[in-house]
Amino acid sequence: MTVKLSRKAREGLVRRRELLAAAEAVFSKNGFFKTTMADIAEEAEFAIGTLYQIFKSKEEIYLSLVDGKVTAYLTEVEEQTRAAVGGPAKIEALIRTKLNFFEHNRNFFRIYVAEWSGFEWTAKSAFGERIWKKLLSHLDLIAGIVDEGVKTGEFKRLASQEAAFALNGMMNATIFHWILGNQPPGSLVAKTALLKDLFLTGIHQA
Amino acid sequence: MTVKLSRKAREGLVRRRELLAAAEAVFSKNGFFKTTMADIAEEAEFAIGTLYQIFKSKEEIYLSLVDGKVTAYLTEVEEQTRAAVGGPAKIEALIRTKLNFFEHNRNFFRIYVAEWSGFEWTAKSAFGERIWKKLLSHLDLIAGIVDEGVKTGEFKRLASQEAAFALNGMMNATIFHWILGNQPPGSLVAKTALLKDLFLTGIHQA
DNA sequence: CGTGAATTAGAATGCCTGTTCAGTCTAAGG
DNA sequence: CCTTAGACTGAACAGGCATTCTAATTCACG
Repeated sequence: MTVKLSRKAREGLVRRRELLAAAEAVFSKNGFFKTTMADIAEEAEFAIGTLYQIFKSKEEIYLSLVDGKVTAYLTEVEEQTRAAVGGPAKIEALIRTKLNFFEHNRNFFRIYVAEWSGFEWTAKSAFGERIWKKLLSHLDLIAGIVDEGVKTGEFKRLASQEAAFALNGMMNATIFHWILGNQPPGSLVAKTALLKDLFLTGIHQA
Repeated sequence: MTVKLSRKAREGLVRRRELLAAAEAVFSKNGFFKTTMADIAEEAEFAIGTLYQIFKSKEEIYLSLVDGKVTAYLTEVEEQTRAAVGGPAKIEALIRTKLNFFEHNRNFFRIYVAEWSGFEWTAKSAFGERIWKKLLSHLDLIAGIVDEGVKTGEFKRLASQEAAFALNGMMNATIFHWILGNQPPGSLVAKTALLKDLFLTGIHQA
């Protein structure tokens, strides 16, 4: 049985979602520091005062946004890689899912990268710390896939952590490139095969 | 014949260098926005007013710092890759030079990444634009190496731009990982072989 | 309709920080 | 031992912005 929410509660959730969508648009364009509460309010078509009814600070809006998106992303990746069977297939699922996610969340990518670079929140609040841990756990997942492949003999014997970082870097760079070039929708996921091939067999002529 | 600088001019250059070193320390710790002129002044042991004698704004300090470092880095990479002969050797030279540079410039890496992510200077000044162009030209250099290898048959026929981005991403991620883990000096360049191997032949068991 | 509780709006507040500037110090030249 | 040009200093200034506050508005309910 789903919990029945009061109309009030439902409206509250809608407002929250709308606010976060607006915040994403503004933060991804200007970054955390150059975005003002007035910008967010205008984009969301709320008054400034209303923002403070929904979140208690600018920081909380930002972190809430990042946490929600990152969690959605990680969940998707986790599901897809778990479903795939065998090292190469898991790698492919990982790449495809990541490319697909950011193809549909272009704006968010900038925020994601900023979060990775750790520049926005050097002094991490407890909340920021939680997001950081999630991002790191994602790398463990990748390393786990590589590790398993090494054990089954599908992959070379190599440092799985290093490989995981490298793959993650490759993917990020590719997404970045795609966004910079303002490529058409659909064309990012299409790079899955290229990346998979590169990661599995390198560029050297056999 | 080298130009003879007056004592004044020489002292001026020293002050400038000292200021930039202090700025690097502070900016790399807290990022552009959370760093105040007071922070820089304290670190440099100058009064705030003195900073404005050497540079005309906070932005100019930052950009000057980044431009100097990026230029030094690019010059080094350019020289080393030019000296190496053959695709694989050029790739190795590129990787080794990059790892070596950031091994000796840990602090700067954060600034470099932030600059790449484009988050700090979304609305680019003419000066910021110049740095951005330099970073992009670096990618062309990498792509050029790959391209050449493709032509000589050393490398597979593949999109050289994509490969260049992927390699760059791999390297960045590796450096990032190394810095995060607070690894001992010397151990970053040591990863050259691993990265070269990964990029050339992938992780798949032959 | 009338009432008051909840919600909204955006003006006002106060802090923070980049930049300036008026005074102080230093030292080279006479 | 002056003089004075230039370097240095940090307190004061001004603008910007997160947050708060209260008057105006809406809305549920009788």
